[in-house]
Amino acid sequence: MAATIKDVAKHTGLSIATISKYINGGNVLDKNKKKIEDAIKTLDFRVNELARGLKTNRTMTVGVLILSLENIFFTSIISSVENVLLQYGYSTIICDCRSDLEIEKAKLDFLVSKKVDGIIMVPHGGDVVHIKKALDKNIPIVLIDRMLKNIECDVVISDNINAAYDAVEQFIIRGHRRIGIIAGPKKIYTTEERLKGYVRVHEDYAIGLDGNLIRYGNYDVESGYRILGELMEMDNPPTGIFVTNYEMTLGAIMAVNDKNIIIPDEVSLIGFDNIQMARVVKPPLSIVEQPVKGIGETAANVLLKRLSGENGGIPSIYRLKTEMLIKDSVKTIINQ
Amino acid sequence: MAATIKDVAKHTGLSIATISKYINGGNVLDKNKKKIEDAIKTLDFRVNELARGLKTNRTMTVGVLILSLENIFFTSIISSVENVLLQYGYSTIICDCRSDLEIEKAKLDFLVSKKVDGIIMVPHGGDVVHIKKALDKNIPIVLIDRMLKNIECDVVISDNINAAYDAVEQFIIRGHRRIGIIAGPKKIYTTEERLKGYVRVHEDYAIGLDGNLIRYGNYDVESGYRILGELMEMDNPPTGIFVTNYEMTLGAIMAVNDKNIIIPDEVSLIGFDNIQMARVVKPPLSIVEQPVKGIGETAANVLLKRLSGENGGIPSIYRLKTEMLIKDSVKTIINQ
DNA sequence: ATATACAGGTTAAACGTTTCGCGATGAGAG
DNA sequence: CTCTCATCGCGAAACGTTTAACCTGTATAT
Repeated sequence: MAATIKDVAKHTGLSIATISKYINGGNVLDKNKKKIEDAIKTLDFRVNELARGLKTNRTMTVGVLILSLENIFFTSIISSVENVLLQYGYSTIICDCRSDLEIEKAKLDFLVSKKVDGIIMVPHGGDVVHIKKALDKNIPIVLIDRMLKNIECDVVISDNINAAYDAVEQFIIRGHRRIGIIAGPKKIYTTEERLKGYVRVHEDYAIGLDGNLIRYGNYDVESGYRILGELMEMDNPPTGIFVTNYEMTLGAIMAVNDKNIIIPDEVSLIGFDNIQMARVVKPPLSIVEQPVKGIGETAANVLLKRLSGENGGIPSIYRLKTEMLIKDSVKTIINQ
Repeated sequence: MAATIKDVAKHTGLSIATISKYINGGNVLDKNKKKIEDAIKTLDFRVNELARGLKTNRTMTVGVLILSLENIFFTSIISSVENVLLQYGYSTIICDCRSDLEIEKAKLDFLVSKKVDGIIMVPHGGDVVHIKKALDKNIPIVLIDRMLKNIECDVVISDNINAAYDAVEQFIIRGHRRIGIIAGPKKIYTTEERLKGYVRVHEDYAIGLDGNLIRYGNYDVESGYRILGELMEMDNPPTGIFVTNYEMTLGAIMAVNDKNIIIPDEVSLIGFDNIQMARVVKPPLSIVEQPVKGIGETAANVLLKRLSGENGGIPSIYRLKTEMLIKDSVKTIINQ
């Protein structure tokens, strides 16, 4: 059906080797160049990437594997990854693993079987053998958002510890002493880091921890909704609540609306990610904003470096700073 | 490096043809089956999809091409597309064309060069020759969200006309007579359809049209923000405003917040898409909700049908109904 | 006993490239 | 006029599969 290099050869009277040479930028006489270009145009010839990949073992394609396509935090990162890679001639294959480790394994397998040259992924965590396997096949991998133990590869993350530290500190310097945190699921890297920041700032300001103020959610809307309710129904509820990801922040605000809680009079709130949402709610929400563009670009550049052969030994860790946007959702408490 | 079918053959003492037969589900003696399975496991053999695709001309992969990955409307559709395709053994390659026709052409080319078996795409519109070219290569294409003229392929869309009709009708039956519409860019399919609904319901209720109430935005946050301001600063502003996509709805709400406009007392509002956002703002926003799951599933199934050879002639159009969610953002006007 | 059918296996060609090594041509140097 | 060398083109093998055609041996029907 489609024209092949052979057809071009026949059409020009040259050999396929010469055509191939031309395609790949080799030296060809000007008059032959013309001929070939003409033939390619009239035959509408396109290199068969399958055949080429089979020969060269390179596909100029990188795989991107994320937890969910319906999460704007991840899709924004992808967008900036693509932006960078495109400039270097790389294309991307994006996969969604629905926050499911088994699907993650399958999709990683898929990417490997598609012979991608490299992979950028948000690991679910919990298991790393499938990732190690891919690394063993000499496919460079860059992890984003979450770090994993027992594995040697580049990683690009937000400085989650200080993100949480800064957020909670904002409460503290405004006089809050009982600060609730809606954390992520236990054992997840980002959960642990954000909690570490929460604990550390309490230590630094010599404020005792109250275990009841620390609640583990599931990084989804439902748990944000539920836990906000639970916190507010405590006998001694917090005066400020820090929600540690976007979905749970959505849920928390829905709960606030449904229960007619007045922000920031009845409780102060700091959320996570998505500046647009922060501007849409009333009063405008204070949030921790992760550097999505930066994460994406950094990850892409790190991968490009590996792909160009500069596999200079030890994998590196990039911890990008977050930004704290304080709006009207945090109240200053006069007397303690 | 990686094990090939040849290695498995050598390891088992069988011929590569037999191994291939086994892989593809042919008849093989039980004892040989065992041997092969063992060999595959110990050698960690995986089929080289590049080589297989080269031979078979099928990759069991479908391409998905959308306007933007940062648009949750599209990513939700993709998610349900994937859900269906995965069950039939198909994988997806997702591409983002940043609402740019040139990038769309390049990405479509990329998908074709990856030899995808089929394509699901949101066309930007304006040009169709690249799409026709892909169709000529016998790659079935399903269009979603937007229909195109002069092209013969299956299409899955929302019933935009009646979506707009229903939304505006809600205003009318509550006594509104001056209803503004923040439409999309001119010439875009969805813009025209939604405007058609707006016009039609005015006709049916015998309400004269005021051209000043019809404003063309750009389907982005900025234009939603700007146009809401413009409409409210008219000498004779509308009592209700219908915003015709998600991004512009976000912008409109930001404007409402910044200008301290009271909803629905000073103006009533109906937005578009994203039920979560609707629950997050106060008062809860009335919205037109598109059937994202339905669109995705339908598109996937239509494509699967084509892929299985049932190319039963004429392409079909699927117009899926939207849903109208009325909340407190629409006021009932007592006296006209 | 012979013909038939069929299961299970093999050989070899093909898919569309890239690439190595070699040959031809022609120009400049000696 | 010959030698050297660069330039350009070609033949052929290889990448890892699938698959048509063919072979062998055993079980079944006649």
